[in-house]
Amino acid sequence: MEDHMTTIKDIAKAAGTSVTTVSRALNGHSDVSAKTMKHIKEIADRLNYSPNVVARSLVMKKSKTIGLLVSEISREGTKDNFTFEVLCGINDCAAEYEYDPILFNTNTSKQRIKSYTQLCRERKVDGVILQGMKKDDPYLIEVVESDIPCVLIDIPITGKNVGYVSTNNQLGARRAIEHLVELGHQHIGFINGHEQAYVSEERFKGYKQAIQEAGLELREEWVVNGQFSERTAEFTAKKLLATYPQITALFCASDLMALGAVRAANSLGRKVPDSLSIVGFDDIVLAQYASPALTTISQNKYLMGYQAANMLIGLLEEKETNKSVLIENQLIVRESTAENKLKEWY
Amino acid sequence: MEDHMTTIKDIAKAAGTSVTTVSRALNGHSDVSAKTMKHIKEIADRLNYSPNVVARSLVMKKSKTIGLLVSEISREGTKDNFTFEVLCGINDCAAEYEYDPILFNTNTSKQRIKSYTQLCRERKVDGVILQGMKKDDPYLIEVVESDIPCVLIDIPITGKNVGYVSTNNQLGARRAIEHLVELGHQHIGFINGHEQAYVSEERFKGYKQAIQEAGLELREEWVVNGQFSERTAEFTAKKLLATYPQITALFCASDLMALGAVRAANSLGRKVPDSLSIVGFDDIVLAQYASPALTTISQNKYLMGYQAANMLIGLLEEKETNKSVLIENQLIVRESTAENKLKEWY
DNA sequence: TTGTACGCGTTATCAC
DNA sequence: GTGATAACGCGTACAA
Repeated sequence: MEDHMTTIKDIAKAAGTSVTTVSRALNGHSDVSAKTMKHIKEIADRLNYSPNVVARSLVMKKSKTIGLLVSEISREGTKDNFTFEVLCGINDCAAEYEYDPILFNTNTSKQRIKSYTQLCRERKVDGVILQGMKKDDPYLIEVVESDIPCVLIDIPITGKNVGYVSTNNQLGARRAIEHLVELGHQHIGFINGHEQAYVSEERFKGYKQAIQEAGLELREEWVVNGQFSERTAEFTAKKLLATYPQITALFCASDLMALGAVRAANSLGRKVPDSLSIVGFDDIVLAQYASPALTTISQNKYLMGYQAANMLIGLLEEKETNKSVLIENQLIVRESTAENKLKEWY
Repeated sequence: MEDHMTTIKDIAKAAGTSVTTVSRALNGHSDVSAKTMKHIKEIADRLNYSPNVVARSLVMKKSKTIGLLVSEISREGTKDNFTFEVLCGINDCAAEYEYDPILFNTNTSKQRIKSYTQLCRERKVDGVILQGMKKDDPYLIEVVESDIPCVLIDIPITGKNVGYVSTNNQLGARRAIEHLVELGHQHIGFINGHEQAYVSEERFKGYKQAIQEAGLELREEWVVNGQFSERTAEFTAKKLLATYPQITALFCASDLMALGAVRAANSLGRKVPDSLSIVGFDDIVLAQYASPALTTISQNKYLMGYQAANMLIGLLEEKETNKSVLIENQLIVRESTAENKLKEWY
């Protein structure tokens, strides 16, 4: 393989035309005669030409790339494949429209001085998708104020060039609680995520509504945060269950936390689902393989990613685009919930 | 936010110098006086300057990006997080050296006409990491012959600009078999992947060696392919076990296939591990949550990715770099293997 | 130490 | 239809 990359200049020389004509021919412009077009394309083929997108980007100010600012693409995020599924959806959609996703490095300490807009502008990405950011992330305001088109996952902000994709978290939480209520549970605790997550807010709203609609008493002390972490949730759930043994069911704002809660229950001698029902959220792959398999609110993570990319590309190509998408999620009943057999105790 | 991106030209104007000086100052060249350097940097700061890496790439012919050609970044690959963990490792290492990974789309049909080299050259990535390719992929040879630096994961090819990272598959397989032999198993089947995988070759070698060293008979008909697929493995394992009921242990070339094998066993009324022992490979997250939790050969997937990126960057920056890295893997004993209680039957 | 001039590969504007 | 020419933003011989 020769060292020299063939350029349109080479083609022009070989074809005996100007570079302008070559450029137009290769881009399928109509103002070039059929036969020179054919001629040029043949030569380009023969010379194994491929365009230099870098040069093209420079002049076009479009790079056909989208930036990905996602949390948890690092050692820790490996356990729950939420991020990965979202990524797959993004990638598939981007592929359809011939965009290439580029992963931004945001996790190194020295890199941290670079602002979000700097990252995007340096790489000249056409737009960005953000996932896993906290509500109080200092970059968030920067995002919205900048003119870089972006789509947020699970943060409901819209603007001229800003949209978001999320699932119906409130309804999802309600469905979880309703399921437990139907099983006869009346003392339902809630292991939420943390204050900086929009989804936690929403899921709490859903929890609250469902509890009240069922005519149950809302007890704030039964709602605790597990930081979306398995360990923290285990610890927190243990404390909660020890303090309020009358709780017969737990709703957890993530499957990972539900897994932690199951362990907490086990360590307290309470078997799931016989003496404690647990509902998770997300439907990660683990949920169906865990034992007991988790009853959970399933989020279509792949679709979230796909829709996010789709919206972003819509924004970029100035299509009529909805700036907010809410995906329905779904109750999946597995083995971690069962009828409350303890209700007569109270 | 203003629409105009500030360029070195703007800085030059503001500083009353030439663009050359600005360029040199910002890049920390030594041939610029301390005070103009300081002056220019201040102005750059004030103007919120960030370099246009596209323009820089064009002239430097280096983009500080690495291409990722990985299989299974699509809907199907979501279940086993192997790819994701590798990705995390790559990303973390790339971040350290300030490279940005860019995901290449290789899965769409129309895109398929573009060759790998075309993809790489168009995007002007400095190098590529390939993962999940089959041995007979027509593009593989193309990559190796091209002058684009690349690192292969699990394909042992080296060259001037080509290296690879893998784990010690042969030894891993041996350890699996030795473990089973120690438990008293003498009839050990093997659900391998497929012919196009280098790792399958190696694992078969290891299987063969260990079987022979244990003084057992190597029966080729006990070795079948499960295509690395859970379903196929389930089907295949069922047939194998039905045909040769004397088999008391199964070694599977992936955890996903081991999961399939467990189901096959269940459907045949053989309980794991009591009446059938199963060893997997990979140690995916599912392995520890499945029931029974899988005994498996653990591969450090994160490290594979990290080392691959590290090697590639070494290649790019012309460091003295080892062109082949073999990572040790490890037997993890969980619940899917047990002492053979059936041995007296034969 | 600093500035001038040019090139990287491409597209776009305007003539012809 | 086609071809000069300028521009995109940056780095670097070379000259001063």
